[in-house]
Amino acid sequence: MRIATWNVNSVNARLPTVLEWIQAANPDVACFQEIKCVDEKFPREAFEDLGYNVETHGQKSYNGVALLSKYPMSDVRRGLPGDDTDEQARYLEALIEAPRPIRVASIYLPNGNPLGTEKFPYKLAWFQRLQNHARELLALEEPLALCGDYNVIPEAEDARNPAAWTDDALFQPESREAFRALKWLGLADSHELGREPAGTFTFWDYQAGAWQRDHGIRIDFALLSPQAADRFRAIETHRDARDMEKPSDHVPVVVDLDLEA
DNA sequence: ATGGTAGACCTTCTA
Repeated sequence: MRIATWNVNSVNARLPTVLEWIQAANPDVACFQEIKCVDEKFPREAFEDLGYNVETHGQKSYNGVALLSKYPMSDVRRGLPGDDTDEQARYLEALIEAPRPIRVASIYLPNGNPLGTEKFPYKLAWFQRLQNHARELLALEEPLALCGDYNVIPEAEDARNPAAWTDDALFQPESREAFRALKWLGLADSHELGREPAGTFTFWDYQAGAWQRDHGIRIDFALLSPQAADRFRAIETHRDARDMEKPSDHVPVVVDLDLEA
């Protein structure tokens, strides 16, 4: 079972690149973030032609998440529970009906910048809701993968230049604490399971030559329940995707699980 | 050096 997560930064602006990548990587499940379109404008047929079932939770212009799966999906949940007034499309979850099923979520956590605005408390409140929901999912004691762009730099080694992020919402103590609290519910970070080296980044800003200077950060994660972590086989961070034609500012993270074991 | 780039889309907001 190969599960990929990728913030594509507009699926329509980048469709040829996304299609080229997904055919080469051939994941069974793909979690996309920042599709930046409503459900009706998601290029569903292009992925169906490659053998994927498609679920989307989109919105106009901003945010939006999708799940692609070669297996049927059920139990689809659109939106994170806990606040009926939240209109931002950042959470999509489904049960992947493989021979050994696994529940997978595509997550786009709020960025939270700039500090001093309502955006940062929104981020922290969203994180708390995610923690509450993750607690309920973990109680099911089944294979589970919470994948996506968490918009958090957990540790200094997850940034090439940590000092540059001191005043950024992604590196605030409150953001990092919320990420740790989520993990400490009993989730394993695939990056740690795979012993990827420090400097394995997933995002480089388009500005100021960040990619050319390798001024990256690691903010995209695949967090696994114990029942999934037991079956972890490998992780691959697709750094090369940052050099593709019209690249996203994020690169895909791909996790292989041996669900037959 | 408070810049720089990218996407949606109407003019500025988000990242």
